[in-house]
Amino acid sequence: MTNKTYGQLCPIARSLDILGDRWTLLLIREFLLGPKRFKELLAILPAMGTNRLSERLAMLVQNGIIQQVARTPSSLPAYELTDLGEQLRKPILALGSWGLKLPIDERIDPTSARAELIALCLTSAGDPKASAGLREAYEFQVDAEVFHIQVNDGSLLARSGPSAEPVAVRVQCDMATFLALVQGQDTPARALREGDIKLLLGDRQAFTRMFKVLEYKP
Amino acid sequence: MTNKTYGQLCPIARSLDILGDRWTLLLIREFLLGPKRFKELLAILPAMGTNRLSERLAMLVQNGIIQQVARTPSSLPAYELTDLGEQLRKPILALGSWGLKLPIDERIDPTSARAELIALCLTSAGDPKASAGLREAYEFQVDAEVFHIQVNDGSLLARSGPSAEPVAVRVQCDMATFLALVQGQDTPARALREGDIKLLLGDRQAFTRMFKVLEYKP
DNA sequence: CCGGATCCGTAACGATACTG
DNA sequence: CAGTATCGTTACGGATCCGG
Repeated sequence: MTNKTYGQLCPIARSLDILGDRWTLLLIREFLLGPKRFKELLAILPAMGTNRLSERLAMLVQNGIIQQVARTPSSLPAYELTDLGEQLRKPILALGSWGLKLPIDERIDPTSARAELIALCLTSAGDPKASAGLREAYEFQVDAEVFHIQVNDGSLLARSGPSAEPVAVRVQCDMATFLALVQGQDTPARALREGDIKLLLGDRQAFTRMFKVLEYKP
Repeated sequence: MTNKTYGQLCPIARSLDILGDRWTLLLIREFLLGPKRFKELLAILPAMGTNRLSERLAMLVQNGIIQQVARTPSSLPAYELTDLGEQLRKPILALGSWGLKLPIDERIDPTSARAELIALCLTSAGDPKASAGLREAYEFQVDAEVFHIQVNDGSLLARSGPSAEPVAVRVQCDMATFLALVQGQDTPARALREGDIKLLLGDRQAFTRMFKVLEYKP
């Protein structure tokens, strides 16, 4: 939406004054999955170009949405969400939850698929009651991707990489299987039986519980 | 974000392929408050220009977010949200709820203030438990604006105009008082005592309950 | 090489005039 | 009243170049 502001005394318009420019919300989407470096972001969103990317990052830093941090042992710099930025999780995932329903037209590049982006949106689509009182983690390996979902009494948090805490379930599958499951064209029971999903850790009861917690009803 | 799509198989990106262009989310914001005509929208968002406005409306119709309807007795055409569009209430209000926290800088035009836009965002900022089991309506008259909030067991729905159903509370105040209350610079009790708010209908108990249901904690 | 900054052609926006 | 047409201005997208 350009750096021109709407200039309206409306909370939605003021949010969009910061978040409304092209690419901005997709950048925050990436940060919702964890800290990322300039080069990683550029690899994911190459059409931004280095100039646009550095522009947006500087703007988000200035508005207190992200901050630069040194990442673990090697001090390679990265960007991550501030508390204010983390509070965007709810609205952005709500938007993604809405987007799950949308038809996938021919302009979508299927090779751009990343399971963690779908999983991220699933963490807001389900019913919080399905995980009330539950506290555990699930880890996914989809093709070369690794990500996990931390469940904590009704709240679900998806992040890239392996889980820091012990996981109740670890599964492995390919992208086609993952998409078929999300789109309801396949069932967890069938995929497990046929070997399309491998249960690397956890028992069948936990496996079933995981899909119940994540259940998405189109 | 232009009619160019991101082309990513990501629910957030697909949502933004439809909603990401400049002005689009502000249009939907207006429809969340009720049906509106071309001319009314243009009066609210004059910087769009007639061409941009008709472009966006056509795009939203094509994507099934809004539809054209004939408004009550006189058959003046108007646009209103479809079911799919109405489902955007949650994500957009979540964004507005986040925006309530943002500082109001000098680029904001104070004369653009509309109480119903603030109230709209407040309907998503509070705790649903505060209105669990409650079913009633509140009506507001802020300067020349009239709008109402329908409470229904944890869900709050703000709309322009008077309430179709009987209201539990009807209040009247000016914009300065409304903003001071929302920003926590004034309290309902003081405003009522000093006559800054007039309680046109309902008792003090209902008045207090209303503010509890709507309570916004910065 | 990584994180940027500079430059430039193209596409979207903002304003106004015009039409059914 | 509800749009279309036109046009100057601004942002985007892609490539190239700079400093550590």
